[in-house]
Order: sequence, then structure tokens, then C-alpha cells
Amino acid sequence: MSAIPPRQERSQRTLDQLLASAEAVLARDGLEGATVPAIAAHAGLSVGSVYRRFPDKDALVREVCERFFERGAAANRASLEAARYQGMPLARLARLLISAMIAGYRQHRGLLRALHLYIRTHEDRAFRRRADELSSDALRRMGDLLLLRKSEIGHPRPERAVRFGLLQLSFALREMMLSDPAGLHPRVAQLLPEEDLAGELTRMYLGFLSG
Amino acid sequence: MSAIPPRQERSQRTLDQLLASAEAVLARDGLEGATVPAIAAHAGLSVGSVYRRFPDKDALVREVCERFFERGAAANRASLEAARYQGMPLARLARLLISAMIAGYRQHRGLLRALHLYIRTHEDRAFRRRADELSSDALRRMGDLLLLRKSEIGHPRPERAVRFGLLQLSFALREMMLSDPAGLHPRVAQLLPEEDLAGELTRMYLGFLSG
DNA sequence: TTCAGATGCGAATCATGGTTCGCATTCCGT
DNA sequence: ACGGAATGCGAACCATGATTCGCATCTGAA
Repeated sequence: MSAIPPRQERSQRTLDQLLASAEAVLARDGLEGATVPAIAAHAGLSVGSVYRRFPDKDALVREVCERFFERGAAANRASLEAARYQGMPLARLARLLISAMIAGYRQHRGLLRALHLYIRTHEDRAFRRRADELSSDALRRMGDLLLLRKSEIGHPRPERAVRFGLLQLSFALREMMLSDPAGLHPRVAQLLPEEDLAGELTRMYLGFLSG
Repeated sequence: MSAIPPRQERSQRTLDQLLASAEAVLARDGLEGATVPAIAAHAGLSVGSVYRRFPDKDALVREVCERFFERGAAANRASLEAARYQGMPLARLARLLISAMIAGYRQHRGLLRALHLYIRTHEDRAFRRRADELSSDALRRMGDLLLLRKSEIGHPRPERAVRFGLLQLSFALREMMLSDPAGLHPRVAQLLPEEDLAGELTRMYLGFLSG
């Protein structure tokens, strides 16, 4: 928590509003549109008030990252513990997980796009590392789940295959879903309809796992 | 060609020097390090001389893109026409092409990183489209080559599989090779040694093609 | 050789957006 | 209801980096 802790109740509201606005503006206008005045205005505040709470803009955006990925990780944890995933065959499980990944990207396109760009171009190595850590928690859990079906995996190195496959899948998906500000990358769109995406990616992933 | 055409011979040299320096500085210091003064200094020129040749910085960087991708496309064309690719079985061909892709990324890491960032964050849609066009020429040719072995492809829609597979491969590779300023993405590096990369990706691609 | 146009120079200017700071207002314990 | 701390305000300030422009020098055709 890099924000200066509020002492009065009203300022807690201010803080929440600020973070919510930062998120909203980042999602709506992208990284370059999210200036401090824009965020302050969206929150109904003045620039000065932003700096009353945060030492600088970087601290604010970091906090947005932190919260966003924390929320995502929590949602992911909760979802993966749902009973429906237990005892499901590998193929069905993989399909579900991949669909969920796509749905997540679609749901948070704007913000993900802005934050990924922010992280990637941030000069502080430690921050980049940490952000990567946070966002990869979900992949780790998915991998754990898939590895419970190790017997169905033909690849000579099942653990490596499961994790590397998920990683490369998520990388490709990131480019497909986030690189174009308008939506699905046009070159993907012209190759297949968006609803076929999960199917093809699952096919690829399973093909890889089966050896 | 967006540069103001030179009338005297010496200024052709200046132009070449400028483009070479822009490329060098972009590759060495990244997009944010490639300021106009930095580029001018590297070329042994003053800022004013840059603006004598280019209306603005954007025109200069676009020209660098144009040349770089044109060069890449030419190299790719030449390489794919080499006799060694003719009549090779699908698996071997795929492996060679993927290794070549990786080699290309490795060889031009710095510049590719800077240019991709520039393109992705450029507000001009048409320019993004064009850059994508240029850089995808190589993939199209690889796809054509692979499709000569259509009989070896089990996937129910061979053409779609070949092209979509290459596309998603190149997207993933872009993230793996370019997202970290230091080198191979750390999460990939901790999963497998770099020399195994081509093998695993080939395995995945072939698994996908075979259905 | 001459000179008009081309080239090169770099200090000054401009634009953008982050950050500061003195003042006004609000809160809350006494 | 008082008074000091906390909060909020926003015009002014500052840093960065792109761009301009008047001047000096060079080139090459006549």
C-alpha cells in the first residue's frame, strides 16, 4: 500500500474514488489518456487532492495494478475451487480453462491493455517482476489442476509441457486480445470467428500435451 | 518515402547516416531512449539537420520501420527460395521455419522491441495496419510453403490450421523474446533452456496440424 | 569565379503533463 | 464553539523532449 493512509473517514472515500477513477480512465482512455488531471476530474477532485494521497502518479498506478491483479487472483482461486472442476477428464478441463482465460481477457480488455503497457514499459525491474508474479498466479493454479490428470498426458515431460503450454497460450492470447485497441487482432479475426478461438487453442494445447 | 529528398550528394550520406543512427539508437536505448537529440548526436549531426530531412520525428521512425521490415521481408523471401526447403517432409520443414523465426527475433531483439512498441502505441490506425502487413508477409510465405505438404496435415481445416498456428506461434514468440528488456522472458527461461524452445514449439505446432 | 539554393547548426521556443504550495474549508476532540 | 490537524483546491511551476528559425557554410551549375 503506497498511498498515504487517510486519517478521516471522508478521505477514505476520496481514496476509493481515486482508485476507481484511475481504473476507469485507464480502461476507457488507455495509458496515454490517463493523465493526472483526467483521473482527478473523473473522480470529481482536483490534482492537488491526488497528490495529498499519493506521492506521485506512479504510486497511484501501481496501486491500481496491485488491486486489480489481487482481485483477479482471488476470483480465479474461488472459481478453480468450484466443485465442477473436480474429477473432470483432461480434455474437458483444458477446454474450460482456456475459455475462462479468453472470457477474462474480453471482460477486462481496456484495463488489461493499459496495465500491460504500463508494466512493460516501466523502468523499475522489480516492479515488472512483481506484476508478472501477480498475474501468473492464475496460470500456476491452472497448471496444478491439469497436473492432477498427469496420467492422461503423453508428453515426455508432463509438468514442463503443462506449464510451458499454458504460458505460451497466455502470451499468444495477450497479443490476440490486447494488441489492437479496437478488439480481437484483425489478422486473427480474418482467420476465424471469435467463437472458434477457444476450440482451436484447446486443440493445440491438447495436441501438445498428448506428445 | 516520407523524407524530404536530398538534392546534393553529401545530404544523401546524411540521410543514410540518420536512418542508420535512428536504428542503432532505437536498438541500443529502446524507444524512450531514442530522442531526437540522441539520434542526431549518434549521427554526428545537430537536431536542426534532422528536421531538414524529416518533417517530424514520426516520419523518421516510420521510415526506419519501412526499411527494416522491407529488409526482413527480402531476406525471408530469399531464404525461403533456397533449394533446401524443397521436398522436405512437413515435420522437418516446420522445425526449420520455427528455428529461423527464433533466430530472427534473437538477432534483432533490440530494434524489434522498440519498433513493436512504437507501432502498438501509435495512434494512427492506418500505420499500425500497414506495419502489421509488412511484418506478416514472412508468415504468409511460410504458410504457403507448409501448405505444399497439405497431405501430411490431419487437421480438418489445413489452411486455417497452418496460418492460425503460425500466427499464434509468432505472437507467443514475440512476448517470449521481446517483453523483457534483458532477454528471454524470465518465466520461460525458468521453465526450459533457450535451446529447447524451438523443439517444444515445433512439437506444439505439429501436434496442432496433425489434428 | 560567382552566387543562389542547399545544407548544417544549435540556442531559443513550445507543448505536454507531472508536481508543488499557499490558501480555504472541513473535521473532530476538547 | 474553538483550534489545530486533515483535507481539498487549482493556478503556478518545472522537466522533458519535440520543433523552429535566423544565421553560417558548402555545393555545383552557369
